[in-house]
Formats: sequence, structure tokens, C-alpha cells
Amino acid sequence: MGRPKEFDPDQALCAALQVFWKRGFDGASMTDLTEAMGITRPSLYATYGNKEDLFRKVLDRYEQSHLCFVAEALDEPTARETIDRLLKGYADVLTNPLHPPGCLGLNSAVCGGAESEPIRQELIARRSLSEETLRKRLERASAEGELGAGEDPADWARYVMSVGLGMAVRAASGATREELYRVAQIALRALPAAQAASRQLEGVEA
Amino acid sequence: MGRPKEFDPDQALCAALQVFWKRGFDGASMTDLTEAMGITRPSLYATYGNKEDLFRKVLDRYEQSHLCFVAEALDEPTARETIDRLLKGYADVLTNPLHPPGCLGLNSAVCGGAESEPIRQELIARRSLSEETLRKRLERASAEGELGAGEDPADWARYVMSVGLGMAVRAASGATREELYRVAQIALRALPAAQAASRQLEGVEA
DNA sequence: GACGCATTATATCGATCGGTATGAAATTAT
DNA sequence: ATAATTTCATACCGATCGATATAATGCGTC
Repeated sequence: MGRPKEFDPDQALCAALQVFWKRGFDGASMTDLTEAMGITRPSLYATYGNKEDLFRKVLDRYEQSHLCFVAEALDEPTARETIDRLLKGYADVLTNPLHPPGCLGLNSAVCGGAESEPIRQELIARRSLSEETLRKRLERASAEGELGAGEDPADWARYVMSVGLGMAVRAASGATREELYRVAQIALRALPAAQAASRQLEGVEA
Repeated sequence: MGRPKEFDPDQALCAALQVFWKRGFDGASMTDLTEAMGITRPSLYATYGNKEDLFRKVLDRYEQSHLCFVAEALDEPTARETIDRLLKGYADVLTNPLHPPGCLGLNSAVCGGAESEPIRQELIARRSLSEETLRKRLERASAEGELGAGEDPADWARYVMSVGLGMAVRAASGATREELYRVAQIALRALPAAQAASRQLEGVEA
């Protein structure tokens, strides 16, 4: 009942995603958002709540639409392939010309005024969650004999996340996809030779 | 002639450095700055110019005071020691409890409103300059036989900078120094074995 | 057609943004 | 002492910030 909406809330959310991605949470003004979304301020507040609420909805959408490759990467058979696909997939997203360069979850996380501290905390929490997921995957790899005896999966998860974040910063500064690929390629070299795992996979060991 | 200043411009600049470091360029308001510096707005504008001018002066001071270890690292005899000292030294700065966590040059670089675009461009330019310096150092290492035949110094410079930037993001999110050390340690493993260089240094080759 | 309801459009809220105009206070030169 | 000069304190500038109050508009229901 009542007057129907004149816009598609999901489509408008995508427009907001682009603005937040490019400007960050603090840098995106309500005027920027409403203009890009093609709606008025009251419509925005009625549909999504305040700026923080809108940003959290954008974040959810971002993870679903642009970070879905992470789940696939974690399903790779080896840690090496997981990390390789993680970094390559991340490089693809960071430099996709269909979106602003860099990572939405990073562009709003590093700096900002005192009033946006809750947002930064939320982004830190989400990133920790990602890292924890990767760590668990690497613990499995460690249990399966991959990743030598003295290696700490937590250290490796931290390392991979750090390389990814560094790539994100570089992407936001204009790095090309090929440059990021080469960074990922070099980063992979830090991995132990992983002969144990490949032997195990090829059935040589038994 | 005239009334003498009631504050030390250099000391006030350090106070401004702290604020910009913590909040980033956009996130630091003139009120934040004047309160931390202990001076009034007219004094600030008369002494340093506008907000952008002040930030550039802060940047110069930052590089002199907190990034001086870079020059020392570049003087190390081998590429491995250079990179090691670079990443360790960076980790030290990023987690020094005397300053806000993270990197000033990064905290203001990633996100922000449209009006602070010139600042972001300047930060990108300064970072490119750093990377170029590192690349030249690695080219020397390559010419000296370190860094295997097929290795591109530019790729390695990009890789090292990416790891450093990732560490900076993590530091801004609360990472500890030990965590960053372990990231740096793993990052170093990507380097080729460098037997040629060590042989050369030890005089074994001749 | 009249009523109730949800969504629009317009105008505006107080607060804060970066940046200044205006004088009073404090120093040196005369 | 007086004039010249510079800094400091106060108040304020127009613009923009996120967020709303008010009322006109469009729909389903009765």
C-alpha cells in the first residue's frame, strides 16, 4: 500500500558502492551519493537508514559481488594454489576497469575523522575474519604435510594478507594488472618448495 | 622587528605531524591542528600557509625524521641486507608507540574527498620516487651478480614496496611489531638464494 | 470520489568545514 | 614617548557537512 518507489533499491545500492569505493566512507558526501544514486535525500534515509547503515549494506554487497572468488580460492587442493588464486583474483578485482581502482574495504579503513572510527573498526574486524579463514585453510594444509614442519599458518596468513593489502594500495595509486600479477608471482616464491604436498597429491609417497 | 612569536614553529610542526599521522589529511581539521599545536588559526596561516602547505611541510619533516633509515638500508652491501633492513626498519616506524600506528604517507593517500586529490597525487609521486631509488639499488645488485639472471629489479622493487605498504595497513589496524617482523621475514624468503653474491663477497669465486 | 499510507520534492536544520577581517598586545627603531 | 611592525585573540565569513521537517504527489482500499 502507499506510493510505490520510483527506483530500484538494489541498483541504487550499486551506485552507492561505486561512490564509496572511489571516495572512501569519509570522502563520499551525501550529495555525491544521492546524485549518483539518482534519488533524493529523504528517499535515501527512508530506504537505507543513515550514512553508516548505507555503508554497511554496501559492504555486504561488495563482499558478495566482488570478493566471491575468495571462497573458490579456499577450495583449491593445495595451499600454493589457494594463495596463487587468492592473490591473482584480488589483483583482478583491484584493477578491474569497471570499478574504481583499489579495494573498497581498504579505501575507507586507513584514515578519517574521529566520527568514522566505528566504520574503521568494522572494517578491521571483517579483515580479521578473512585472515582467520585463510589461516584455518593453511592449518589444514599444514596438517596435510604441505607447508614444512616449522611453519606457522598464522604467519603465512598474515603474510598473504599483507601482500594483498599492499597490492590494493598500489592499485589505488594506478598500478596495472600486470604489475600486480608480477608482485603476486614473486610473493608466491616465499612458499616452501612443497614437495611433500605434491608427492602426496601425485601418490608418489605411498 | 615586531612582536616575537610565542611558539616554536618546529615544535608546532611536530604536533601537526602527529595529528596528520593519526587522522590523515582529510580527517585532520584545522581545529584539531590548532589545538594540538597550541596556536591560533591566524598564527597557523601566517606561519605555514594553508592546510595543504602545512601538510607538505609536515611530509618533508616526516621523511627527514622517520624515514631516514631508508638511506642507511640502501647502503647495505647486498640486496638481501638492503631489503631486510628496509622492511625491519619500516616495521619499527609503523609500530613505534611514540607515534600513531601506520604510515603518514599512506594514511592520507588512499581515500578522501575530491578537493584533496592534489595531495594524493603528491603522495603517489613521492612513493614512486622511493620505489625508483630502490629499483636503482637493485639494478646495481643485479649488475653485481646478485639477483639471478632472469630477475627484473623493477619487479622486485614493486614487490618490496607492496609488502611494506601492506605492513603499513596492518600496523594502522593494530598489528604488533613482532607480527610485522614475521611478515618481513617471510617476504625475504622470496629472494633467490643469492649464492653468486655471497660467493663474490667471500672471494670464493675468483 | 474520499480516505489512509508511503514516497516524493523542497527547504532547511544546527554543526562544522577551511580560511580571514578586525583590533588589541607586544616588540624594535626612531 | 612615538611610530612602525609583527603576532595574537576574537569573531566571523560563505560553503558544506549529515540529517529532517513539511508538504505535495501517487497509489490501493473502501
